[in-house]
Amino acid sequence: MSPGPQKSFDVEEAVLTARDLFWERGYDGTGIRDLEVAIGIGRKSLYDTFGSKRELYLRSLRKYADTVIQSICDGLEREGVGALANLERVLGKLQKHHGSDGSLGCLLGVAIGQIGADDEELAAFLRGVLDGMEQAFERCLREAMGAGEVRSDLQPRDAARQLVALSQGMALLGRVSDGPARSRSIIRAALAALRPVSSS
Amino acid sequence: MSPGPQKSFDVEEAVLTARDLFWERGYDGTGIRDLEVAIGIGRKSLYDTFGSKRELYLRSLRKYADTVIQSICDGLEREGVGALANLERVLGKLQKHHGSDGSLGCLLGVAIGQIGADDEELAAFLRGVLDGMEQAFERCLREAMGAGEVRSDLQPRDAARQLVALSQGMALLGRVSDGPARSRSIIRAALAALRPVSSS
DNA sequence: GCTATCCTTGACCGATCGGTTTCTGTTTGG
DNA sequence: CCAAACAGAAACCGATCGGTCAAGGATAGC
Repeated sequence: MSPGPQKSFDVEEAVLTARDLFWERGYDGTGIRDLEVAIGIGRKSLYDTFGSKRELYLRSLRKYADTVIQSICDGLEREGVGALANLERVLGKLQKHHGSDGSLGCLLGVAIGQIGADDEELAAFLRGVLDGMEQAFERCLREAMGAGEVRSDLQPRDAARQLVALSQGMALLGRVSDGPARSRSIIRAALAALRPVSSS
Repeated sequence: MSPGPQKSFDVEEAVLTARDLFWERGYDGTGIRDLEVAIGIGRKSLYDTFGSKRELYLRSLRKYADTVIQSICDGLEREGVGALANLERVLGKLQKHHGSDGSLGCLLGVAIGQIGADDEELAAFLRGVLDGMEQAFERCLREAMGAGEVRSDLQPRDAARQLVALSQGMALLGRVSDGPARSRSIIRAALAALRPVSSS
């Protein structure tokens, strides 16, 4: 039923390569020729496998989103330590990844910045991903508030949305920042604002 | 010394038109043909006046930044009311402008999202603009803290950077949000986090 | 060996890109 | 009236865009 050789390249790895290219140069800035060369396959294989440039782009975004969402949810729900400690660790990781020198920012944020005004399909997908992040943050915040680790007068949903916006803003600013100082300040301020009491 | 007619179009108004086009469609998405039609001048005049597409883009960004920075600084330094009230008003204005439905986000944020990895000239300009916003926020925060309107245990610089990141993040998310609820949450949380005491 | 399937290469397509140039008014100062 | 400086329209440039297509090479089952 299937004579002939198997695919000579790993499809999922090709998606990762495409993701990195889109990440670095954006959708418009990444040409079909660039993708061919980077992935190392011919154009026919590329179109046979992925259909179109846009489909490959959406697939790259989906893969990236799955990874990021999974990582954040896992980090926020780790047992054994306090919820606030989980939050601190996750925010620290985000700062390290997206706030350092030469950062490309978050691929999702870059996608939002480049989305066309009438691209409702992509907008809906991105909304969904952001909702997932927001809910993970909200669960963690509720738990931390229950344990008295976070000011109890805050609205968990508002604070969660704030953290999502903050993460995206930090990642965006990281694209033009000249060092990790700014992003460290941002995370420090976010955590300080959550703490119930403090004296310098 | 200057025979011949005056320029038949308003240069500054042309920059505003170009700004709106870049804002709506991004740099790559805006073609020279689009700019001609929108501004209403021929291509020769366009190149004679502005030099190149990129120069017109930079000029648009500069004009936008001047307007925004001016507006924020004026709003934050208004006398007669408390510094926190000024901050609340400015953040509310940002939310109204960038967080509503169909928002295009902040042009500066969009530019950051679309900047090329090796475009140091544009990156330096954007860094400068963000620094200006940060300093304006920091001055306002210091004043508010001095008046006891804001928790005194916060670091003004960290909090100012947080507000810049938050503004950019909110404006970015506004591009895919389906209503003003999210951006309102974000601003509400930011202000709640600054307040020294509260018992909802 | 034959055939079918997958792969790659590379030519090719119409369209559009940023930018230059040529031409034809048209308006102004002298 | 004339020359200089301006304007706009459009032809034109090489390059690149996303996408298609036709021709082989390689590998598998029969």
